[in-house]
Amino acid sequence: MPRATINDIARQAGVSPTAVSFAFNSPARLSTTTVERILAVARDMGYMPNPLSRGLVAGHVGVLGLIVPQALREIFANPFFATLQQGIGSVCDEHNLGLLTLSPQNNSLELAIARAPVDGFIIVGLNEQHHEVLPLRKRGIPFVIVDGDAEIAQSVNSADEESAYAAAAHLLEQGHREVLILAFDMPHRHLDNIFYGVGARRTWGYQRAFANYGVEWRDSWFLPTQGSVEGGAQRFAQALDEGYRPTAILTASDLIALGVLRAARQRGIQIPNDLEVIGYDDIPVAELVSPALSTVRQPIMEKGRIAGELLVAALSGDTGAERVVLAAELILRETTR
Amino acid sequence: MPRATINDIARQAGVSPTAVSFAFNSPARLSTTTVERILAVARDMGYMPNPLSRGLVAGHVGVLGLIVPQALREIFANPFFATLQQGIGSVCDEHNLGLLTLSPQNNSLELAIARAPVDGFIIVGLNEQHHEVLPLRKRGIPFVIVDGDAEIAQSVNSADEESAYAAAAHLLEQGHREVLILAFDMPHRHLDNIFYGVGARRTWGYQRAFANYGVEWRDSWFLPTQGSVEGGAQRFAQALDEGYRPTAILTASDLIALGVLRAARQRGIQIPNDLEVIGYDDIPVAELVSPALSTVRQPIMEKGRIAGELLVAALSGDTGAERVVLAAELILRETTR
DNA sequence: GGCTATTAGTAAAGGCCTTTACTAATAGCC
DNA sequence: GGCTATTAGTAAAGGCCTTTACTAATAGCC
Repeated sequence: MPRATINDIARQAGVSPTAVSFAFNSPARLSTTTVERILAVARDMGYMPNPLSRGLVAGHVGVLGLIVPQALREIFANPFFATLQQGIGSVCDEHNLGLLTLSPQNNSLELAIARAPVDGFIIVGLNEQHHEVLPLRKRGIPFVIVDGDAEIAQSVNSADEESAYAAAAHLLEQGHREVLILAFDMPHRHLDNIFYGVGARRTWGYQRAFANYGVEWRDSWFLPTQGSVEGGAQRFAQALDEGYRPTAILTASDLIALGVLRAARQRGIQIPNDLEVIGYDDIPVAELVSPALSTVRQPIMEKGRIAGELLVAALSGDTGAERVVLAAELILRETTR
Repeated sequence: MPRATINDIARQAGVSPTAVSFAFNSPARLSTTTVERILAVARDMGYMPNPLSRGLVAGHVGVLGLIVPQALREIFANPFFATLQQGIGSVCDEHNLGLLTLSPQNNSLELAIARAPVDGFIIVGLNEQHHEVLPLRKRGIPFVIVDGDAEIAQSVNSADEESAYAAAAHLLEQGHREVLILAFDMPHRHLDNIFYGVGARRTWGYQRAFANYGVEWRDSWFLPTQGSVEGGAQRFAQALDEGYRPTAILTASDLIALGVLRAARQRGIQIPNDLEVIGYDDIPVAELVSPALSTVRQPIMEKGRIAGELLVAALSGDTGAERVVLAAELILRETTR
């Protein structure tokens, strides 16, 4: 049994399809009794106007797209995204929008973007020059970049270089010289230069700190790490097995740091006495675990909220191109001395 | 500048719109050189076929809808939903689908459902008889109910009554007689009878335990509570102010229980010595906090995964109507003696 | 009672794409 | 060299809805 269409309702109610459309969209154009008759028939048959057709003629569907170059499963496991979505969600709530979360499809983010029935995109972790993003620019579809580089497009970022500098400087200041860095693993390697965006800025910050304190920078102590508790635990354990003996660790995210804590506990490494650890993000659990995690706090929810607001403004024709940079601060808890 | 359509590309490439469509969807129908010429023009103009039109003729858009009767902001703040979405997300990843999360729009969930450009729904916390759900049944749009009652539709639930019984029985067994229950606050009050689904089943379980242990059931000790840390903290503090002196507490969710822990700490109440607390869900933080939370573990991720799989099966024509009930178990940690 | 204004509705075009049925041209074959 | 088979494309219909321009009937008015 195929779904009832506007024509079925029209026939059943003895009116034209136009009248059915009016009953839903401009009931004032019809007499009250006709509107009621039409709506009663519609209710009877469970009819609702097809959102796709409606969107096609209206030019919008009331959905924001959130594009992330990681699997949905990982996104929803990551408190960073949960908090970011809270921020975006608060804007959606206000404007009666839905939030469509999208991952690569058949390993192609471009495909996912092309197929998305949305009014605009919030894109996390890509630059405006990425080949997935270019078509949007050419096509004039509104989007906002979060945690990525942008010269032309709108973007929201944190002060990554400064905060990375602060974290590294703190450890070097304490006299640490064997500092291991568990960095992002750049899920998005298809560009010639994988060194962009958040990862690049943080690395510059670290390197600047090392230079300032006269400490040699060793690429071999900079280890790309999968961004999860499991990933952090494994990478740290592996590093130990390979002979690394760090006295301090900087991680690209709190999740990775939590993994380090777990692996350290298993190996009997005392934190912060044997090893100091600084995470990044300040996700809610960071202060709940024991020892409480020292970390760099970035205003994630704010990031999402601003990104949402910029996008909503763009959807209603605002063509400004803001590039917002939010402050981040070092929070010292119990994984540092 | 309006967006390029298939006709613009056709004109520019000197072919018919049909040819452009073929270039994207069935390139074998065209010569290689033509396909390349068309795709080059498309790339140049940032053209991608409009997902709405495509969806309209294809009959599907590759998006699952997740419907929750709470604000998006709250959903993304709630680890229960994060884990549920992880489960659903793993199915989406596998089948190249997006996940559209939807909240009431203008206070109407029905409106949100009507406007959603999706292929099917996962509906959390409503019954199949709710007026929001009825049109989907009549219209034949596939959906799966999670944490709600269903006789006809597909559904995924936990063994709520049994696990609530077990939690209450454990406390009563220990001799507690002043047991406060911080229950769901039923955001969805529009039905005559607000007593349905998860909340109702758990309450039956509690009541059965009270009856079995010969303890009087007092409605006044059953307090609807907003499902967040803040909500739990406030409700508990308010109860104390009103003169309640519970020796044990059962909560509808771990978030509420975490709120109780926080408020208890502020008031100098020792847990578990002065007060035993049992949460519900076993969200990841439950075992990280101190004291670690005793709770009822339900397989949330599994719930999401199964709901996703049932829906995907329904989308490909599987008309079975499974009603899955997952086991839940009492986990005793440090908030019970 | 004849004119204008309003009310209640319809017909047709258009939003953007895909698919089916067709045509024209070339290739293959003995 | 004339037939069939294949290749490369096009025209037109159709997916479901909304909006614009129109018509017909009624109401209002002096």
